[in-house]
Amino acid sequence: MANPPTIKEIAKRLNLAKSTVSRALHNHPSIGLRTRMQVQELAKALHYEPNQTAIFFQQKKTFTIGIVLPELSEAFFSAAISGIEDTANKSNYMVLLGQSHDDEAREKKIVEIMKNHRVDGLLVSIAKNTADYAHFEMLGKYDIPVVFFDRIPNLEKIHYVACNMQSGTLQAVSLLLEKGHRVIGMINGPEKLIASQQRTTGYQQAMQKRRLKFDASLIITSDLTKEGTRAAMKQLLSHKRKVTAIVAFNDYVSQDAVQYALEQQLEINKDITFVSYANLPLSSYMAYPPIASVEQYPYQQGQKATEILLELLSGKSVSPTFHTVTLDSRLVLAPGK
Amino acid sequence: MANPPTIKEIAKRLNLAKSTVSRALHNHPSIGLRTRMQVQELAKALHYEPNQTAIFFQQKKTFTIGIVLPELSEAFFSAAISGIEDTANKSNYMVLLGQSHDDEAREKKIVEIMKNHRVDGLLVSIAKNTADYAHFEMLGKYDIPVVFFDRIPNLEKIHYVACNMQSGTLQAVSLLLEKGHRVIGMINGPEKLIASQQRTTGYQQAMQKRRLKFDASLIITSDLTKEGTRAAMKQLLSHKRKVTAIVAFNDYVSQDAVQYALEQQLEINKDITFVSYANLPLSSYMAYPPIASVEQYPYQQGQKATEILLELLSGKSVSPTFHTVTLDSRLVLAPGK
DNA sequence: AAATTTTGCGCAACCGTTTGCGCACGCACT
DNA sequence: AGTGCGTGCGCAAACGGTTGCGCAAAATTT
Repeated sequence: MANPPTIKEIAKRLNLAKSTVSRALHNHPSIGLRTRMQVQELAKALHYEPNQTAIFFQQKKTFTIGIVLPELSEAFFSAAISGIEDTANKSNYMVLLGQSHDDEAREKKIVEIMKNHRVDGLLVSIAKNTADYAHFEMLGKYDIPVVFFDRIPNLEKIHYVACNMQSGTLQAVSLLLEKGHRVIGMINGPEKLIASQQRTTGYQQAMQKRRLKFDASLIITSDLTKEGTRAAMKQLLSHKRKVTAIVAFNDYVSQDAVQYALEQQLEINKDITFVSYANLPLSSYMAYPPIASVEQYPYQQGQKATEILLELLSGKSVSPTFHTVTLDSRLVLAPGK
Repeated sequence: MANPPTIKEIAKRLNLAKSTVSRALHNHPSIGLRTRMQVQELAKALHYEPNQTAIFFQQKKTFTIGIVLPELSEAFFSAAISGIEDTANKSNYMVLLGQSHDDEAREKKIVEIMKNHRVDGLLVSIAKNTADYAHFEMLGKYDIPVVFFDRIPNLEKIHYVACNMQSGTLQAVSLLLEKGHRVIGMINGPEKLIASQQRTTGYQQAMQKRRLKFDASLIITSDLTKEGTRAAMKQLLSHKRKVTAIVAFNDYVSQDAVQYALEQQLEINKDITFVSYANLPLSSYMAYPPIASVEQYPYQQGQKATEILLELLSGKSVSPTFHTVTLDSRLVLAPGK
């Protein structure tokens, strides 16, 4: 149909007022059973479908939530999206997508566009070098709630769900210590990422538990690019103490680090052992998988974040309490280790 | 702001008509320079942002395209989405997401919701057991163009971009033949998938080229589940001729098949060799990667499909020609093979 | 039979923006 | 001075629905 049937159309055919038709379709009690039936039958016959854009406009609600994240093709995020989409769909919400490519400017632009599209709420995992959060804080003015997940900004008064890397890191380093490693390097992310801080803390705790002294020079901060990883590896391998194990920031970093180690004629799992964080659920597919991996539950994070957002959207009262969910990360041994 | 500024607001403050303000903001020539400036300044001062939902409603256009595909967390699709989102964003389109989980009913529902949300167009990769295409054909009535990608329905008169598996399969089987394999098994997908037919054809062509006779019993149709793969493997390994190489439908199937082979005490790349199709760009990460993999260019497919859709959306004339783009698949050797 | 309540429906405004049309004014041209 | 035209702006309808309010007829009460 070039002209899909409207309420007005139905009203005209039945000699009723638009309002009556509208109410009849909604089973409003003040409409007689007779006319209600007539309306509904005609509506069915004409294949009437309410024009959602009109409703969105009128109700100031779009039943759409926006997702902003760094990179769709990273396995971690695609798993998260899957969780988000699944739970959003259960409540008949749709999901609008945007990737920042870890670029703050793009992130800002996407948020802006999403705001203009009048999404009801936002789910965000911030770009790794986003330093200014004004574009998110601005959303408060528009009553657009935001729930951050995984990569969360260092702010008070936000909703978020994240995975605490501390526990997993503690377990990871402990495992390495048990296996006899004493000089354990760590390739960490930018310091302003909470997740980086948690990794450091977890590392320290593990050492402390064993009453071993903590050597800060074993933790290298990297920008997580391939070059950054290689630089970090170079630094670690030339450390005055002989590094026999490395905790990599994630599986991508691990992959790059392994490659570098191989180039240096090191034998994996003999000269040097890796532990990593499972950004990809597929670490079982890797050629030189880390001996263990810290699971971060991307699907569950997405799911939980969405649930929180949906609750915020349904709740009329703007309660001043902030939802902060922290899943514990957990070390998972590689199969057969 | 509970009440974001509107055109009416600006008009009131400047003692102008709404229409004048609207035109001024759009630099309509029939508005004097003086007032145009005044309006634009005040708009900036008030942080005026047009209400997109109103515009969508009025213009019957949402600058949104819907994506419907089986599984977000499959690497192939997330790469495709990435391509879609990138090119859509360049034209200021947003992307609405829905996954069918390979379930026809869900697929129908998603399409329905997207139609109601008045997406301007749709990008679809169909669920693997979708047999009825009525929900897509219906979109024609609503002037919602659809471009299929990768998993395309067996229909005439559709727009699509897909990767022809034939060329890649031909190359793959040829490679195996060169390496001396003579009994080559194939785990194929449902016969009604075009991609399955292409694989069969490619296989046959490779044999024909070498003047070898084609043994249809070496091609097993599977539903691509893990169980299906195992059943297929069982059948192949008990074939009266000794199968020394297998062409797996994709990397997931390959993975399951490798696992089964290992359980049967077979040595990979010695007793049996695998070739696969790269649904995951990450096959380099795999523990027992196939010796070669047919590349399907997910990002490019997504990109191209989006370009076609955007062109359809911009073109006023509903040209009766259908865009059908077929990329050639290409065999890629595993690193070091 | 009159007064009151209930039932069933219509009127009109509203959400924010765009756009066809008309109108008044000033200017230039005969 | 009369005609004509371009310039700059306002009026109002339209997009498709929802909703507060009012009003008549029917049903109930006294």
